Amino acid sequence: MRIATWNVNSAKQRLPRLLPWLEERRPDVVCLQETKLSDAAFFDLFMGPLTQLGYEVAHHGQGGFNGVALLSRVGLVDVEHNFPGQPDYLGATESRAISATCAGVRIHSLYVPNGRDVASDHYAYKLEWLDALAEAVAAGPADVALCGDMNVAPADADVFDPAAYVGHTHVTGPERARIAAFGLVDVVRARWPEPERVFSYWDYRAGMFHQDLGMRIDLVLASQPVADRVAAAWVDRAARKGKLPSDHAPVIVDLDEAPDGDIGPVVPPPSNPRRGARTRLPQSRD
DNA sequence: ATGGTTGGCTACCAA
Repeated sequence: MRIATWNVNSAKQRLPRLLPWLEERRPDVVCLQETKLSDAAFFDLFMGPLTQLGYEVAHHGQGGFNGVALLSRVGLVDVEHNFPGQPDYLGATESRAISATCAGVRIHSLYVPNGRDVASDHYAYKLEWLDALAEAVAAGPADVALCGDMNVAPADADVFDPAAYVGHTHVTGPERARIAAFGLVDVVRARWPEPERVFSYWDYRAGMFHQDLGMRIDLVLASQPVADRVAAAWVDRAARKGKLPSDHAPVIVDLDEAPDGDIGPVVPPPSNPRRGARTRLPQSRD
Protein backbone atom coordinates (compact mmCIF):
# COMPACT_ATOMS: atom_id res chain seq x y z
CA MET A 1 0.00 0.00 0.00
CA ARG A 2 1.35 3.39 -0.99
CA ILE A 3 0.58 6.40 1.22
CA ALA A 4 1.37 9.95 0.12
CA THR A 5 1.02 13.30 1.86
CA TRP A 6 1.27 16.66 0.14
CA ASN A 7 0.68 20.25 1.17
CA VAL A 8 -0.63 21.49 -2.18
CA ASN A 9 -0.96 25.19 -1.25
CA SER A 10 -4.34 25.63 -2.97
CA ALA A 11 -5.88 22.53 -4.53
CA LYS A 12 -7.51 24.76 -7.14
CA GLN A 13 -4.18 26.16 -8.34
CA ARG A 14 -2.59 22.71 -8.20
CA LEU A 15 -5.30 20.86 -10.10
CA PRO A 16 -3.30 20.68 -13.37
CA ARG A 17 -0.37 19.11 -11.49
CA LEU A 18 -2.21 17.01 -8.93
CA LEU A 19 -4.15 14.78 -11.32
CA PRO A 20 -1.17 13.80 -13.52
CA TRP A 21 0.90 13.24 -10.36
CA LEU A 22 -1.74 10.83 -9.02
CA GLU A 23 -1.64 8.93 -12.30
CA GLU A 24 2.15 8.81 -12.23
CA ARG A 25 2.74 7.85 -8.59
CA ARG A 26 -0.50 5.94 -8.07
CA PRO A 27 -0.75 6.30 -4.30
CA ASP A 28 -3.47 4.22 -2.63
CA VAL A 29 -4.01 6.75 0.15
CA VAL A 30 -3.42 10.49 -0.29
CA CYS A 31 -3.38 13.11 2.45
CA LEU A 32 -3.69 16.69 1.20
CA GLN A 33 -3.20 19.90 3.16
CA GLU A 34 -3.90 23.56 2.46
CA THR A 35 -6.57 22.87 -0.13
CA LYS A 36 -7.89 26.38 0.65
CA LEU A 37 -11.34 25.33 -0.52
CA SER A 38 -14.77 24.80 0.98
CA ASP A 39 -16.06 21.23 0.88
CA ALA A 40 -18.50 22.20 -1.89
CA ALA A 41 -15.78 23.81 -4.00
CA PHE A 42 -13.43 20.85 -3.52
CA PHE A 43 -16.06 18.33 -4.52
CA ASP A 44 -17.10 20.44 -7.54
CA LEU A 45 -13.54 20.53 -8.83
CA PHE A 46 -12.28 17.09 -7.85
CA MET A 47 -15.07 14.56 -7.35
CA GLY A 48 -15.35 13.70 -11.04
CA PRO A 49 -11.67 13.18 -11.82
CA LEU A 50 -10.88 11.51 -8.49
CA THR A 51 -13.76 9.07 -8.83
CA GLN A 52 -12.49 8.33 -12.32
CA LEU A 53 -9.12 7.46 -10.78
CA GLY A 54 -10.80 5.12 -8.32
CA TYR A 55 -10.62 7.23 -5.16
CA GLU A 56 -13.09 7.69 -2.37
CA VAL A 57 -12.84 11.26 -1.13
CA ALA A 58 -13.22 13.04 2.20
CA HIS A 59 -12.58 16.77 2.60
CA HIS A 60 -12.70 19.16 5.53
CA GLY A 61 -12.37 22.76 4.46
CA GLN A 62 -13.38 26.28 5.27
CA GLY A 63 -12.46 28.06 2.03
CA GLY A 64 -9.63 30.56 1.78
CA PHE A 65 -7.33 29.10 4.42
CA ASN A 66 -6.37 25.64 5.67
CA GLY A 67 -8.40 22.69 4.36
CA VAL A 68 -7.41 19.00 4.48
CA ALA A 69 -8.45 15.96 2.47
CA LEU A 70 -8.12 12.19 2.36
CA LEU A 71 -8.32 10.14 -0.83
CA SER A 72 -8.29 6.36 -0.77
CA ARG A 73 -8.82 3.40 -3.01
CA VAL A 74 -8.27 0.88 -0.21
CA GLY A 75 -11.26 1.91 1.88
CA LEU A 76 -12.15 5.13 3.69
CA VAL A 77 -14.20 4.42 6.79
CA ASP A 78 -15.00 6.17 10.05
CA VAL A 79 -14.07 9.59 8.67
CA GLU A 80 -13.59 12.15 11.43
CA HIS A 81 -13.19 15.91 11.02
CA ASN A 82 -10.97 17.59 13.65
CA PHE A 83 -9.90 15.53 16.68
CA PRO A 84 -11.19 15.34 20.26
CA GLY A 85 -9.95 18.31 22.25
CA GLN A 86 -8.69 20.23 19.22
CA PRO A 87 -8.19 23.84 20.31
CA ASP A 88 -9.83 26.76 18.55
CA TYR A 89 -8.07 29.83 17.23
CA LEU A 90 -9.75 33.24 17.56
CA GLY A 91 -12.94 31.52 18.62
CA ALA A 92 -13.20 29.14 15.66
CA THR A 93 -12.18 25.54 14.96
CA GLU A 94 -9.91 25.59 11.92
CA SER A 95 -10.01 22.88 9.25
CA ARG A 96 -6.60 21.36 9.93
CA ALA A 97 -7.30 17.70 10.67
CA ILE A 98 -9.18 14.82 9.08
CA SER A 99 -8.73 11.11 9.74
CA ALA A 100 -10.09 7.80 8.49
CA THR A 101 -9.30 4.11 8.56
CA CYS A 102 -7.80 2.88 5.29
CA ALA A 103 -6.91 -0.82 4.96
CA GLY A 104 -6.75 -1.16 8.73
CA VAL A 105 -4.52 1.86 9.40
CA ARG A 106 -5.82 5.00 11.07
CA ILE A 107 -4.58 7.74 8.72
CA HIS A 108 -4.52 11.40 9.77
CA SER A 109 -4.11 14.23 7.28
CA LEU A 110 -2.80 17.15 9.32
CA TYR A 111 -1.97 20.79 8.81
CA VAL A 112 -0.33 21.88 12.06
CA PRO A 113 -0.56 25.62 12.85
CA ASN A 114 2.50 27.50 11.63
CA GLY A 115 3.25 29.32 14.87
CA ARG A 116 4.38 32.44 12.99
CA ASP A 117 6.60 33.87 15.75
CA VAL A 118 7.66 32.42 19.10
CA ALA A 119 6.20 35.46 20.86
CA SER A 120 2.81 35.18 19.13
CA ASP A 121 -0.42 33.65 20.34
CA HIS A 122 -0.23 31.47 17.24
CA TYR A 123 2.87 29.75 18.63
CA ALA A 124 1.06 28.99 21.91
CA TYR A 125 -1.85 27.72 19.84
CA LYS A 126 0.52 25.46 17.89
CA LEU A 127 1.88 23.86 21.06
CA GLU A 128 -1.62 23.38 22.53
CA TRP A 129 -2.77 21.92 19.24
CA LEU A 130 0.08 19.38 19.22
CA ASP A 131 -0.54 18.47 22.87
CA ALA A 132 -4.22 17.82 22.21
CA LEU A 133 -3.39 15.80 19.10
CA ALA A 134 -0.99 13.59 21.06
CA GLU A 135 -3.69 12.91 23.59
CA ALA A 136 -6.24 12.05 20.89
CA VAL A 137 -3.82 9.76 19.05
CA ALA A 138 -2.82 7.96 22.26
CA ALA A 139 -6.51 7.17 22.83
CA GLY A 140 -6.92 5.87 19.26
CA PRO A 141 -6.01 2.68 17.36
CA ALA A 142 -2.54 1.12 17.61
CA ASP A 143 -2.02 1.06 13.84
CA VAL A 144 -1.77 4.76 13.09
CA ALA A 145 0.06 7.18 10.81
CA LEU A 146 0.17 10.95 11.26
CA CYS A 147 0.74 12.43 7.82
CA GLY A 148 1.06 16.03 6.85
CA ASP A 149 2.60 19.42 7.22
CA MET A 150 3.73 19.30 10.84
CA ASN A 151 5.41 22.73 10.57
CA VAL A 152 8.25 21.41 12.74
CA ALA A 153 11.72 20.35 11.59
CA PRO A 154 12.45 17.51 14.03
CA ALA A 155 16.24 18.02 14.14
CA ASP A 156 18.96 20.41 12.99
CA ALA A 157 19.64 18.06 10.06
CA ASP A 158 16.16 18.93 8.82
CA VAL A 159 16.97 22.57 8.00
CA PHE A 160 19.48 23.85 5.47
CA ASP A 161 21.28 25.94 8.08
CA PRO A 162 20.41 25.75 11.78
CA ALA A 163 22.01 29.17 12.32
CA ALA A 164 19.48 30.72 9.94
CA TYR A 165 16.62 29.58 12.16
CA VAL A 166 17.85 30.70 15.58
CA GLY A 167 14.97 32.49 17.25
CA HIS A 168 12.47 31.25 14.68
CA THR A 169 9.58 28.84 14.92
CA HIS A 170 9.71 25.26 13.52
CA VAL A 171 12.98 24.41 15.28
CA THR A 172 12.43 25.34 18.94
CA GLY A 173 12.82 22.87 21.78
CA PRO A 174 9.12 22.94 22.74
CA GLU A 175 8.02 22.23 19.16
CA ARG A 176 10.52 19.39 18.74
CA ALA A 177 9.54 17.96 22.12
CA ARG A 178 5.93 17.77 20.90
CA ILE A 179 6.96 15.79 17.81
CA ALA A 180 9.05 13.40 19.90
CA ALA A 181 6.23 13.03 22.44
CA PHE A 182 4.02 11.26 19.91
CA GLY A 183 6.31 8.27 20.42
CA LEU A 184 6.00 7.45 16.72
CA VAL A 185 8.57 6.60 14.05
CA ASP A 186 9.57 9.34 11.59
CA VAL A 187 9.71 6.89 8.70
CA VAL A 188 11.53 9.10 6.17
CA ARG A 189 14.32 9.89 8.64
CA ALA A 190 14.51 6.19 9.53
CA ARG A 191 15.18 5.40 5.86
CA TRP A 192 17.52 8.37 5.32
CA PRO A 193 19.62 8.55 8.50
CA GLU A 194 21.54 11.69 9.43
CA PRO A 195 23.51 13.37 8.08
CA GLU A 196 21.44 12.83 4.93
CA ARG A 197 19.67 16.07 3.98
CA VAL A 198 16.10 15.47 2.92
CA PHE A 199 13.87 18.52 2.56
CA SER A 200 10.15 18.67 1.80
CA TYR A 201 9.58 22.44 1.75
CA TRP A 202 11.39 25.28 0.05
CA ASP A 203 10.22 28.88 0.34
CA TYR A 204 9.04 30.36 -2.96
CA ARG A 205 11.17 33.42 -2.40
CA ALA A 206 14.77 34.12 -3.26
CA GLY A 207 15.36 31.00 -5.35
CA MET A 208 15.42 28.80 -2.27
CA PHE A 209 14.48 25.62 -4.13
CA HIS A 210 17.06 26.23 -6.82
CA GLN A 211 19.75 26.44 -4.13
CA ASP A 212 18.23 23.55 -2.15
CA LEU A 213 17.72 25.77 0.90
CA GLY A 214 14.81 23.90 2.44
CA MET A 215 13.37 22.26 5.50
CA ARG A 216 11.85 18.86 6.25
CA ILE A 217 8.55 19.68 7.91
CA ASP A 218 6.21 17.31 6.06
CA LEU A 219 6.32 14.06 7.98
CA VAL A 220 4.86 10.60 8.21
CA LEU A 221 4.92 9.52 11.84
CA ALA A 222 3.92 5.88 12.17
CA SER A 223 3.33 3.58 15.12
CA GLN A 224 5.79 0.68 15.35
CA PRO A 225 3.51 -1.96 13.75
CA VAL A 226 3.08 0.31 10.71
CA ALA A 227 6.72 1.43 10.67
CA ASP A 228 7.76 -2.24 10.61
CA ARG A 229 5.98 -2.57 7.26
CA VAL A 230 7.77 0.33 5.54
CA ALA A 231 9.42 -0.81 2.31
CA ALA A 232 10.28 2.67 1.01
CA ALA A 233 9.95 6.25 2.24
CA TRP A 234 11.06 9.30 0.25
CA VAL A 235 10.32 12.85 -0.78
CA ASP A 236 9.08 13.27 -4.34
CA ARG A 237 11.31 16.24 -5.07
CA ALA A 238 10.42 16.20 -8.76
CA ALA A 239 6.94 17.46 -7.88
CA ARG A 240 8.47 20.72 -6.59
CA LYS A 241 10.00 21.48 -10.00
CA GLY A 242 8.57 23.15 -13.06
CA LYS A 243 5.78 25.63 -13.52
CA LEU A 244 3.42 26.64 -10.70
CA PRO A 245 4.50 24.13 -8.08
CA SER A 246 3.38 23.98 -4.47
CA ASP A 247 6.12 25.17 -2.13
CA HIS A 248 6.00 21.64 -0.60
CA ALA A 249 6.95 18.31 -2.18
CA PRO A 250 4.95 15.13 -1.47
CA VAL A 251 6.20 12.46 0.92
CA ILE A 252 5.61 8.90 -0.28
CA VAL A 253 5.66 5.80 1.92
CA ASP A 254 5.21 2.23 0.69
CA LEU A 255 3.98 -0.38 3.16
CA ASP A 256 4.24 -4.13 2.76
CA GLU A 257 1.07 -6.10 3.30
CA ALA A 258 -0.04 -6.36 6.91
CA PRO A 259 0.95 -9.58 8.63
CA ASP A 260 -2.04 -11.89 8.92
CA GLY A 261 -1.75 -12.19 12.67
CA ASP A 262 -3.32 -15.19 14.38
CA ILE A 263 -6.12 -15.90 11.94
CA GLY A 264 -4.54 -19.15 10.74
CA PRO A 265 -1.75 -20.31 8.46
CA VAL A 266 -0.66 -17.89 5.77
CA VAL A 267 -1.64 -19.10 2.32
CA PRO A 268 1.37 -18.99 0.01
CA PRO A 269 1.00 -16.49 -2.81
CA PRO A 270 0.65 -17.68 -6.40
CA SER A 271 3.73 -17.76 -8.60
CA ASN A 272 3.40 -14.17 -9.88
CA PRO A 273 5.46 -11.53 -8.04
CA ARG A 274 3.98 -10.30 -4.83
CA ARG A 275 2.22 -6.97 -5.06
CA GLY A 276 3.63 -4.41 -2.65
CA ALA A 277 7.17 -5.66 -3.01
CA ARG A 278 9.96 -3.24 -2.21
CA THR A 279 10.17 -0.36 -4.62
CA ARG A 280 13.34 1.42 -5.60
CA LEU A 281 14.06 4.87 -4.23
CA PRO A 282 13.81 7.20 -7.20
CA GLN A 283 14.88 10.40 -5.45
CA SER A 284 17.34 12.23 -7.64
CA ARG A 285 20.22 14.26 -6.33
CA ASP A 286 20.24 17.12 -8.80
C1' DA B 1 15.90 45.57 -2.87
C1' DT B 2 16.86 44.55 3.92
C1' DG B 3 11.98 37.99 1.52
C1' DG B 4 13.50 38.63 -3.98
C1' DT B 5 7.07 34.60 -4.52
C1' DT B 6 2.71 32.70 -4.39
C1' DG B 7 -2.16 32.48 -3.04
C1' DG B 8 -6.45 34.13 -1.15
C1' DC B 9 -9.02 37.92 -2.09
C1' DT B 10 -9.28 42.83 -3.69
C1' DA B 11 -6.30 45.89 0.68
C1' DC B 12 -3.67 43.47 2.62
C1' DC B 13 -2.44 39.03 5.40
C1' DA B 14 -0.41 34.42 5.53
C1' DA B 15 3.23 31.42 4.56
